Amino acid sequence: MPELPEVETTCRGIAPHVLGKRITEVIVREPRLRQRVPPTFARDVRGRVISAVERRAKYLLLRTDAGTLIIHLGMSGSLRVVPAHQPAGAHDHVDWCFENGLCLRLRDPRRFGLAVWTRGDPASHSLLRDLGPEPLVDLDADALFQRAQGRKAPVKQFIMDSRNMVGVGNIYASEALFRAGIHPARAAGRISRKRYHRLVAAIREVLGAAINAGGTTLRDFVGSEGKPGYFSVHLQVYGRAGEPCHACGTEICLLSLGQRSTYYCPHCQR
DNA sequence: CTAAGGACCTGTCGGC
DNA sequence: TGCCGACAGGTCCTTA
Repeated sequence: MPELPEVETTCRGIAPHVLGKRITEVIVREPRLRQRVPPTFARDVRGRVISAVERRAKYLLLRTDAGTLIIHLGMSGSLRVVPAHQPAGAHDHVDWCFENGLCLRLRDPRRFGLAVWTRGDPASHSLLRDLGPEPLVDLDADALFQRAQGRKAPVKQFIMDSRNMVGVGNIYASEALFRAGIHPARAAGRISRKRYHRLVAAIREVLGAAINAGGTTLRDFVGSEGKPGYFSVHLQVYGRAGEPCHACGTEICLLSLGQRSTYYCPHCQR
């Protein structure tokens, strides 16, 4: 999926097309997503008017007069606004159709994404309830440092755990740790308060830069307008094993943490 | 409570 | 060319 910058880009990309629109029809071609789309889904959502489009962590929230649509893009999901008559592709699982002949179309080959309807406050929904602070809004370095005390898990896994903070995926975890000069395997509890401040700053910088650039394109992300590519934040370490560090020339190393590929410079990161 | 591992899916790529 | 394993941006669940 989409890491947080891609979700934010999707949020901004679809908002002008769906805000204020009434959903006239919901088509579920494949309900078997990460959470099964229930039979009641179309009936609940049909007829609702979208009043706000927001992002919380990597979830998109489409608020309406009667409830909220919670959408997650998983590893391979994308949302596009297309003419409703455009033939659906192999992995176009859900359409939300509007009166103007356009529809919001969810595509997700791996089906790790989801689409859920909730009547209550989405913040208290089980999917969102236990999420930590937003890196660009709430995240506090002192609080993160406090939370890390006694933790032996690698800091990379600590910052990727959404209960500690949201929005840091596998690419930007490696990138932020490089920029902060912290070795990804270092125990979260063995990092100074000062270095947590540096780490939080690095996370904000790298996510902010990626959002500004419009999302990093790797593999199958497709923008909300359906344009395949856009930009590139210069990745310093991710995917660069064996290549020279841009700062010192040492070969970038690859290791596995929590069964995820992790890239780092053994000279710059301690 | 924390930490570690597997599970969920399909597509793509590199090697033989 | 074709097959086969490894790997891919995320979460959630179970086990210790």
